[in-house]
Parts: sequence; structure tokens; C-alpha cells
Amino acid sequence: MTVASIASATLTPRERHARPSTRKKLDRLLMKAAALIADKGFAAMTMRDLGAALDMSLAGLYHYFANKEDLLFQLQYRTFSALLGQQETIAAQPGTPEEQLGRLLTGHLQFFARHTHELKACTFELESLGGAHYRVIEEIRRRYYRMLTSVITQVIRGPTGAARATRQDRHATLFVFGMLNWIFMWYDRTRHGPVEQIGVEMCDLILHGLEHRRRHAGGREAHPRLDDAYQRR
Amino acid sequence: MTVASIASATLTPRERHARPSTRKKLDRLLMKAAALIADKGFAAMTMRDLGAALDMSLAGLYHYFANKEDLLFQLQYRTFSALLGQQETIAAQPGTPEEQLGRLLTGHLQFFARHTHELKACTFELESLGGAHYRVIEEIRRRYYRMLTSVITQVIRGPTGAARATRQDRHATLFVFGMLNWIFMWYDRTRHGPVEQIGVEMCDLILHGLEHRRRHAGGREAHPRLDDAYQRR
Amino acid sequence: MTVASIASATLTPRERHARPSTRKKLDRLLMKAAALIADKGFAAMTMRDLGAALDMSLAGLYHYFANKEDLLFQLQYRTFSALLGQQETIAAQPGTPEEQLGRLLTGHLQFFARHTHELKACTFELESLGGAHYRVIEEIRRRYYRMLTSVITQVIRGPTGAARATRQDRHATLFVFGMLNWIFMWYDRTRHGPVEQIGVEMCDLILHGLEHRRRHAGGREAHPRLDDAYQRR
Amino acid sequence: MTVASIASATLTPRERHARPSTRKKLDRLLMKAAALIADKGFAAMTMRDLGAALDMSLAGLYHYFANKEDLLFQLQYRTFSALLGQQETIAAQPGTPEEQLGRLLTGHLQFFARHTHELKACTFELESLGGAHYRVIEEIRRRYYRMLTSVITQVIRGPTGAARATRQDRHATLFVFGMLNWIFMWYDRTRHGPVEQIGVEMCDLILHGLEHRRRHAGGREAHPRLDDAYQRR
DNA sequence: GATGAATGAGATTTCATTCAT
DNA sequence: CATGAATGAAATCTCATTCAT
Repeated sequence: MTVASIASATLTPRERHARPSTRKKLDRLLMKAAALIADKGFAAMTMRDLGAALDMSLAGLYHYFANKEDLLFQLQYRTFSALLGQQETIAAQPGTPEEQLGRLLTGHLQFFARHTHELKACTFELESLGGAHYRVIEEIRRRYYRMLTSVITQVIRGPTGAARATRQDRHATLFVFGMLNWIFMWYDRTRHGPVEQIGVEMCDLILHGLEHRRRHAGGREAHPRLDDAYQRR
Repeated sequence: MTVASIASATLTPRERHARPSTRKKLDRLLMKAAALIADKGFAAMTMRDLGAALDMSLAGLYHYFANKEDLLFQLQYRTFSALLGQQETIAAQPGTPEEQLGRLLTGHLQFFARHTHELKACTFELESLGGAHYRVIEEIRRRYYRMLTSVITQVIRGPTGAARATRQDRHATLFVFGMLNWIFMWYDRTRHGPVEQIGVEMCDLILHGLEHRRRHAGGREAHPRLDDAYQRR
Repeated sequence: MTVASIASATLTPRERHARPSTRKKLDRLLMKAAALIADKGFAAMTMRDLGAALDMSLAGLYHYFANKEDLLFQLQYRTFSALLGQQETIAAQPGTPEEQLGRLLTGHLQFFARHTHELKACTFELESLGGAHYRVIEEIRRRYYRMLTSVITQVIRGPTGAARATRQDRHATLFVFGMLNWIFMWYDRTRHGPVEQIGVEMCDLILHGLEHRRRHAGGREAHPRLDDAYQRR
Repeated sequence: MTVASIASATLTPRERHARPSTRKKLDRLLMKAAALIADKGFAAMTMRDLGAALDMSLAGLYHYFANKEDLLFQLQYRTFSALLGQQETIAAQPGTPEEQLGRLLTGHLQFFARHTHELKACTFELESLGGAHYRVIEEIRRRYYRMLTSVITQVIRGPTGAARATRQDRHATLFVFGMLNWIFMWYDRTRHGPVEQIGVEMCDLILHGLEHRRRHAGGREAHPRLDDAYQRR
């Protein structure tokens, strides 16, 4: 899934009638904006920054966005829609709950790897949206949350288990989201390896916990690496 | 541990010579600042906001902080120092690695519960510091990270296990930090119950995984709650 | 030479690409700024003052100047370049060293009369520029200084005299600059007469000294004036 | 004449009753203030700068000065009074007008050499005083100006010459003040030699002009110096 | 005398946004 | 579509000055 495909995943009403050439340009704008927001935060990014980064006049930007917040909204709307769409497709495929969980984790992490900036802007800047915009995006997030909760509940109670998630199931889901979303704070491909491997490890922890790992320790990491995590920036 | 105790936990050089009355006032300022930063983000909090919230003149604030960033630095320095101090004390107590992990998780969550605003400002605004300030704070964070890594490694490899953490041990630690830090995004005492209970559940997941829970499901939650998570703000 | 001609004498890189209409406006801004700086000094002139004097918003000024110092730099750069250009043209004309000195003094004083504010801001605010800006302007000043030194050396040693100025020649040049630059502190056309007359007197003093005047005194000022010097502001 | 002697030269009413210890301290304050003003200008010097330079609290300064302008006034009043006093003493001594002029020039330059900062603050910051303060200082300056005018007139018209200075005599005086005051902009003892030598050269120029020097050139500077003027800062 | 704390006024600069062209 | 010019509002920070202690 390319960035362009995020762009066209779901369209905001305003742009549904835009011509393809306009859409192309809009994609470029949003991608650059995502990079800036991911880097410095939405409040700290200025429209001037964006104009300069795009080699474009300040006034020109306002042909594409009603205002700064609208820019963030469009970015989040597209990105979250694309992520949700992808994950719903994955969840629709057959398999045990454990398999589904694994596929979802990997899918999320792959999306993260491909759209780091965009997803970061979505994950950490929801609060920068106000009122109506906020609610639209939150609804998408909630759908995603409910989907994952459902899978986790099935892992615990079996595929035919009680449909209703318990309080603890929900907490567990929130723990999982924490693991997934915190990755922005530390992941570096050259240091931590491909996201698929991270996904496997995360799934392992979630399903079996550390104890399981202990029982299998020793043979686990035949060639202990000397690299280091969470260091040297 | 009260906020005042955070304040005096460790002192910045500048304030080591300040008189107690000055320190009291400084505590008040930092506490209010933490609340505002936690609410809207550091970039979006203005010195005016802070002055108004404290019923104090703008110029007056600059008696306590060299500039806005210095304010954030002082806040992070104190809070992280206090957290680290507390956790190192806890880690020094005897017990199995599993017990230690449990106590550390609970300790962290209790600190969070008591100093929500301060800790949030620390957790999400590290990047708002530049250069020298950044490095000072990062070093504290790193010490905390290493401490938790060590405990987790012992859980996996046993108390006498290899001192050297593997790459996967470090990833696991980062997953755990994700769970802990993401809590700012959802926790609400009236909805999710006391943090001690959250700590138990988190520890359970980390040690045994979901499968374990499945084996014990059924009796677990005799009275399924009707409340809902991640909703209604 | 009009103010507009100062403006276009030499262009700062930034503005070389500006359109004529922009340049016109910039001229107006700099002229007004020069008046304010001449009146109260650079440090005491505020951007607000300037905006008000131009009936223009504060923010609007920042379209033309990166910051307050840049404003001063542009002003000095243009003015000094124009003065130097004019004087180099004069110096290139044939004549005895004495004639050249006289023409240069008159040229300088005429420039002063036509661009009093601008030249004052240049003469007394060099130290208000920092680092790189300072050096650029100082180089222009130095060229002017060297030119005048050369002429004065020729007056003393003859047109074919030693090319190398002695220490005393250089001191004499500095004395001459003192006479020229101090004029800002006292000259008032209605009280002291046209600058051309001042130029003649100054040249006379420099070439022949007071003694010469003594020898010719008596007939000199047939109708002693009753006006007053250095008074009533 | 030491700085302390400037201080006690003439007293402002306010301080006439101060005790000696207070006066000592006041001297120190004014001396430091003069240095700062000479360096950055009066408007750019802040009371904080001064407090820091003196290792003294901001509020403490206000025991010695009613306000910032009063500080400048006191400084100018003392310095100018001391200079005027010294020069009047010199002028009272017998000798030809030419001798008197020479002694006055040398006296002025020596005062400059001993009290560079103080005199600079007086010479270039008169306009920073307002209303009443301005007039008091200006009166002192005027007395100095009249004294020098009188001597110069006598040089031209002889000791018994018309008491009334002509317009040109006054202009010549202003030229001389220009030479004297501009010295702040370039003089550096290590580069230009002692002020007494500068005084001789200046007097020579004023009395005889460059032509005279030409007639005597060649033998003048037996060992042409290689140093350079107005360069390399 | 001396000082820490405090402040009103104001300085420079930035920002999102608009509009005529 | 695109841009240069412009601006109101506001942000950070500074400054001279005061006052209780």
C-alpha cells in the first residue's frame, strides 16, 4: 500500500470532486505535512514551514486546506481510514483467534513501517482536533479498538466465547495498543530489525508471557546480539 | 509521596540555594504548569495561560524560569528524578524477579496516579527539550530503562541468568514501557478502577500471557461489568 | 543624487530580484527609518515607532526586513555604497591633490546635506551591527578611509610622493574625518549657511591652518555676522 | 587627576551631604556605568547589566540614583565639570594664544586618555538627557565651547584682536571639536602612540595646515612606521 | 543600606489567515 | 492555481521601577 493509496482510500467530501492532478498534489502536501508534524508536533509546525518544505507560497497552501486544522483532519482521516480498511480485510480472513491476532499485529506494524510519519501524526495528535473533526476521527479509532477487543476476547474465551468483553479483556486490549503505539518512541529499523520480527515477539509476549519464554530460553537466541536498544540517537 | 516531595527529591543546581519559601512557590508553579502542559501540550501552553492560572503577572514567572524551556526542564528533572528514586528503592528490596516486576509496575502506576500531570509532561514532551537539557533528562530515562530491563531479563533467565540482556529482552522491556506509558491515553479511575488492580492485570499479562488467562477464564469475572472502556470523553 | 538613487546605487543580494514597485516601497521604509534613527538612536527607535510613522502594521515591516538589525544593515549598506561611489567618481577626475581634496570635502558635505538622516545613521550606528554585518559595512568604510588618506598623503608629499602614507598622514586623515563627521552635531543650514561654504572653510583650515587666516584677517569678513553658534535647540 | 577626583570635583546637591564611604561606592558605580555606556550606548545598557557588573542587586542601585537618567546626569555632570575645571585652570596660565591652544588640546586629550569611558558617555549621550538635565549639562558644554572659541579667535586676530568671534572663527572651533571628539572612534594607544604626540600633530594641523607639513616633509618621519591605522579590530 | 520578589508597559518577532492580482 | 503583500492577534521575553522585609 503506497502513500497514494492512503490518499485515495477514502475521500473527504470536499475532494471527491477534485481532478486527479489535484489529488496527486494534495498527496504530496499531506505527506510532507505528516513528516513535519511527526518531527515537531502539530502545534509547533507552522504553515510557513510547510510552504518552505514544499517550495510553495504560503497562500498557495490555502487552496488545498481550509485552515491548519483541516489539514490535520484530512491527514488523520485518510490515514486512519486506510489503516482500518486494511485491518478489517485482514480480520475477515479465516483462522484461529491466535492467528488473527498475529496477523493484525503484523499488519499494524507493517502499516507503521510504511507510513511512519502519517501514523505518528494520527496517533499523537488526535487532541489537536476540535469538536466535529475530533468526533469523526474518534469514531474510526473506536471501530479499530472494538475490532481488536473482539479478537482478544476470542483468544481468551475461545472463538465461540461470550461475545461480551469483560473489563479485563478491554484492559488487555489497551495494553496491546500501548505496545503498538509506543513503537514510535524507539523503533529504528537498523537497530531493531524488521517489523515482522517485532510483531512475532510482541505476539509471543501477549499470548504466552515471559514465563513461556523462560521455559524455552537458552536455545532461543543462539547468537546473542551485541547491539543495544534505546540508545544513542 | 506528595508533589512537594517530588519537588525536593532532587534539586537543580540553581535552586539548591533557594530558601524554603521560594521553593514552596516554585512547587506551586511547576504543578500548575504540569497541569496545563498535560492538558494542551507544551507548545500550545502559553506563558500567559500559566500566569493567568496562577493569578500572577507574566513578568513574575520569569523570576523562576529563565525561559519557557527551562520551565519544562525543571519539571521533567524533578519528576523523573523522583520517579527513578522511588523505583530504585523498590528494586532494592528482596524478592523473586517476578515479585520485583510486580512491585515496580505497581510503583510506576501509583506514581502515575499521584502525579498524573507531571508524569505526562515528562513522558510526552521530552522532544520539546533541546540540546543539553535533552541529554540530561534522557540520561535519567535511560537509567530507568536499564533497571527495568535488568529485572525483565532476570524473569526470563532466572536471578542468576546471564547478566547481558538479549535483543529480545530489550524489546520486551520496550513493550512493557509501552503498556505503562500509554495509560495516559485512556485511564480514568472511575471507569477502570484503582491502579493497583491495573498493575496486577498488567503483570499477569506480562508474566503469563493471554493463554494463561484463558485457562482460568470463567470464574474470573463473576459479575461482568457493564461499563465500557475507551469511550465518552 | 536623490534618495531613490541611493537605493539603487548598490543592491543587497536579497533585493536584487525584487520588482521595482517593491523597491520603491522599500526606499520609503528605509528613508523613514533613517529619520527615526537619526533622531533617537537605533536602540531607542522601536519597530512600533516605524510602523506608526509609515502608517503600516508592525507585521508588515517584517516583509522587508528579517529583523531590526537587518533594517539597519540595509540602510547602512545602501548609504555608504552610494557615498563611496560618488566620492570615487569625484576622485577619478583630474586636478592637483589640493583641488581633489577640496572637491571631496565638498562632495561629502553635499551628500550629508542631501541625506542627513541616512548618513547620520551610518556614521554613528556602526557598532549597532554585529558580526558579519559589521564586517561588511566596515570594509566599505575602510575603502573610503583609504581613498582620503591617499589624497591627503599626496597633498603633503606631492602627487608623485611616496605612495606609503606615514603614521602622521594617517592621523591627519582621521582628524579630517573628525571634522566631517562631527558636523551632525551642530550644523544648521539657516544658522551656518550652505555646506559649500563650510567646505571651503574646512579645506582652508586643513591646507593652510589658522595662521594663514590670521595673515589675511581683517578683510576677510567685512560684515561680521551677529548670528550665534552652537546654541538654542 | 584620578577618577575619584572627578567624583569630588563638583557635587550634585543630593550628594553634598553624603558621607565619604558612600561617595567612594558611588564613584565605583559611576565608573562601571561609564564603561558599560561607552561600550553599548546608554539606551542599550540596562540596569540589570550594571547590577551584574557590580555584583549588586538591582534594587540596590536605586539607593544611589533616582532613576536611570539620573545616573547618566550625575555621570555627565561630574565628568564635564571636572574637564571644564581642568581646562579653565590651564587657560588661566600665561602664554601666547598658540601656546594656550596647544596646552588646551593636550589637556583635553590627556583627560580623554585618563577617563575614556566617562568622557565618551558625555560626548555621545547628551541627547539621552531630557529637559532640565539636558539644559544643565549643555550650559557646561557651552562654557567650554566659548572658552575654546575665545582662544582660537585670539590665534587668528592676535591677543588683542576683536573680542567678538566671527562666524568663521566659530566654525573653526567646531572643526577643532570634531577632531577632538572623533578620537573615541579610532584611538588606540598601542597603535597610535601617546596622546601627547597626537596633540602636537593636531595643533600643528590647526595652526599651519598640511602645506606647512609639506614644506617640512622628508625629514619629518625619519623612521616611517609600518603600523596601520583604522584597521583590524 | 541592601535585597528578593513582583509588575505594568512595552519590545521584538511569529503566526494563521486574507485578498488583490 | 498561485503568489506577494499585508495584517490582527498573540507569543516570548525584557526593562525600569517599586516595595516589604
